[in-house]
Amino acid sequence: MKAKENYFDLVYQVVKLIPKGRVTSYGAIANYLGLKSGARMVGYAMNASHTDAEVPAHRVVNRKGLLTGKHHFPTPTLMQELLAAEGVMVENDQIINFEEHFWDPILLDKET
DNA sequence: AGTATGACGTCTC
DNA sequence: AGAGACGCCATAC
Repeated sequence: MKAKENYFDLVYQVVKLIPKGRVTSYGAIANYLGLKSGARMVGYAMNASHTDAEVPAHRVVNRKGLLTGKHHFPTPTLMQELLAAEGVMVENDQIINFEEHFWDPILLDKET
């Protein structure tokens, strides 16, 4: 176990900060961390986040609001179920009113 | 130790 | 405007 604060850990911290019923995109997190081209890392970090059950990876989608990573869940429908359970409607693997449910960690800096 | 790939996003042609 | 390639960090083989 490496307790180092790598890019992955940083992603975990941000994802854990996502309010319930809200969703964010990989790019938004990457941008918040300062890496605008590190979106891939964010997604991949989610894969490694499997070690952290407290990381709501289901609240993280791509910039289009598509549940690209749903296929990585125990069941491909689990991600949609979790979002729907929080009030986020998902249709055709795509979040409805994505921009409305969209949440950006940068907003934290702006408010604080 | 080096190569290949990955839950994305942006730039370039 | 549409399609293709690159980039980022880390893991896996």
